[in-house]
Amino acid sequence: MLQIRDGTLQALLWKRAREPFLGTWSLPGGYLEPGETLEQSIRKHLAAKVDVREVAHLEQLETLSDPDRDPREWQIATAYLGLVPTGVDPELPADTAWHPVSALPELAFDHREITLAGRERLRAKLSYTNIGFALAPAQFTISELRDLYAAALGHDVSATNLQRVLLRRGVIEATGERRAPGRGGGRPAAVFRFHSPRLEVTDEFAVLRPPSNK
Amino acid sequence: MLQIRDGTLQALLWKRAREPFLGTWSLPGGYLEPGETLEQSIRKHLAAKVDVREVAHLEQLETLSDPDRDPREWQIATAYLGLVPTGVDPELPADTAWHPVSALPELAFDHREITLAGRERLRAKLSYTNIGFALAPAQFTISELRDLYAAALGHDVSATNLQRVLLRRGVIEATGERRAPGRGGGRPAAVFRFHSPRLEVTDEFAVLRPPSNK
DNA sequence: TAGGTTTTCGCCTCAGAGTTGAAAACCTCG
DNA sequence: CGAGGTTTTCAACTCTGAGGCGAAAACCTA
Repeated sequence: MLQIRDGTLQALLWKRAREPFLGTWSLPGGYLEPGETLEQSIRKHLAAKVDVREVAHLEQLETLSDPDRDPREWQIATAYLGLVPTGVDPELPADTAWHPVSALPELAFDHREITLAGRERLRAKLSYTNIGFALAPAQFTISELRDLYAAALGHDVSATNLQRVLLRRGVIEATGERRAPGRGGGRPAAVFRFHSPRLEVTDEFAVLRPPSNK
Repeated sequence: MLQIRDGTLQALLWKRAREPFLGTWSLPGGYLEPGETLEQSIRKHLAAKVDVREVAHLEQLETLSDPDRDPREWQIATAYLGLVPTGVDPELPADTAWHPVSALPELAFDHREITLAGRERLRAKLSYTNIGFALAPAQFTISELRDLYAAALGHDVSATNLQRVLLRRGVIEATGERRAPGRGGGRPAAVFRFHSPRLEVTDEFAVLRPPSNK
């Protein structure tokens, strides 16, 4: 479960209350029950931590089957990537907290690799899908969106370029409204929204590159 | 398991000898045993059909968990995509055969969707990885490679452009040899090989597009 | 009203994909 | 052995889209 908070990409972690790895941070999850879909199971276990309706996007990452991934017994796990839009701040139990992905604590099992794989998946999909809808609030200005992209990608992004690229692809659209400038003034920013609240793949690829050198 | 044979992308199918779906075509596979890796299991079950050493690339696709995917009982399956280079023609048991992906027979379970998902994964990765190494023989000319790409992508590919793109990215390299022209003549073609026999992601994206109109 | 701030927009540059045509290097047949 | 056919290769051009820059727009505060 990833979200951009305070301008950084953060992951929802849970402090284990059971062996193995008692007391170390880990990804939320649990066992699959017979007759259940993987996604149903994920949502169910997630519901114990956050309000699941806040989860704007959920997608399967990978199924891990290394016999040594659990020190005690042979176990299979399917990892999912979930995204929560910026701005929502769900109630959390005491054993659960957000941690910046760039400075993760020690994690149980292979959860560190899973988290980093999730970040990579997100970064890649920002380039050729509309997945940003799951990171952004319903309404936003280009500057706000630029900050979200920059936080997720890990490098600066040009607002000019971002706007042009996303508009041409029809990923975002202007609402027509403008937002009053904050204190200190400045031209009021146009308000945009994502065209679709579901994952769609753009026909054109096209990476959002980091700014050239210097 | 996909391979390009006779200029078309084909899938290895197995005629089921057990219920359910007795007698219909399906993807090769089998049950996972305790302590086993998913990939180990796949290779083991595949070995019953083909020589596994022929498989140049194997990657996980997706884990299916829909309770209705097996009409009898709740079952989880993890699908893999395997690639066999053009040219090798492994011995096959009588109940196993290659079928063009563009004209699949009726398939058991959700195997049709899995097969098409595999084709999509292959097509996407041809654009930003060196995955072609798993489709091509060790040595090849640009024209041969163009035909492979065209078969996998489903549209024509320009040999000129393909060569330039793959060379600049360092994905393929000239061996220095040339191949004698076939009957009917023509300039002898330069022989190339893939630089690495392992999957590598190119830093630059960049789609190989179908030729413009006409 | 002057000066500061943020957003927006037009224009330019640059790189890489796609196109085209001609030269190169072979064959075969009369 | 030369003419004509075939396939490959290469250089030059076009086109599209990403990235960069600076000026104008539209607000604020003092």
